[in-house]
Amino acid sequence: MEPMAAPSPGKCHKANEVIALIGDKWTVHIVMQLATGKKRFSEIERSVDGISRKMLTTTLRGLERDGYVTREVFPTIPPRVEYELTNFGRELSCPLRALGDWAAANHDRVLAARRAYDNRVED
Amino acid sequence: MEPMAAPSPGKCHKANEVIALIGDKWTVHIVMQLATGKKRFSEIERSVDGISRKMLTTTLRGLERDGYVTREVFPTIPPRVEYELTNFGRELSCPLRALGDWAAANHDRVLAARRAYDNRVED
DNA sequence: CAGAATCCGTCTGGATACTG
DNA sequence: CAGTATCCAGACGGATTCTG
Repeated sequence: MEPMAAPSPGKCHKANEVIALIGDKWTVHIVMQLATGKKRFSEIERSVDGISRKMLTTTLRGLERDGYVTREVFPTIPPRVEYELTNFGRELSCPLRALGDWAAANHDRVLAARRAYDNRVED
Repeated sequence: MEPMAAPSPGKCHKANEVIALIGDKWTVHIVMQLATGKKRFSEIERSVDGISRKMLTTTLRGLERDGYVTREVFPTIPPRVEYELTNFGRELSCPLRALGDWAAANHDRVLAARRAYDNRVED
């Protein structure tokens, strides 16, 4: 395969600064869920397996801060809050999905490589 | 925009298990560097700004374990170790680059959104 | 229901020193 | 040169409790 052009350092740095947010444990899950449509807090909580209330709040705030998600509060009783991807968030979800699809498709290859490596190392 | 089909939970879980590795602070940088060709340990160290020796070693080991990178040791003095993407690693670098490119291109929009959010919150 | 606040153990990752 | 080993502060994140 042909080596590709070296990315400029500035570009790499910029990319990583943005990727820092989406690279945490939960963001990809949440964005993928919201990519299916508007959702309430507790809906997301139920659809993202294992997430704590705290981390869901924290992650959603980060996404909102970076402009990927809108947060709409309905002052009803009981309260109700809906989250939805912005257009910007939907843009993000495309490369994110490409990566997610690749990861899901190659999951087994990675696990196989891991087992092979671990066997090689035990000696 | 049309809502897309909900990804299956299994797929999401698989994807995240793989993304867990690439989602850390340094992996994207390192894979991008290696996408430009074979490199020695200290070359990578110099090209990835701010990384510590420990994290470079750790991250490279993880990439090797998952089959993305090969590690070749030359028993010379002084020692010399070369890292190179496998075909599998080059496959990964494609969706990763798409994400990286998007992130770099939208870096400023994210920063602007952050500033706007932070101003809104200070009250 | 949708959080905010608090406590607290775990793990990450940087700094430093040593090795073949 | 390319690591390994050790120490350690600080961040991360889970559990729990409290609130409008």
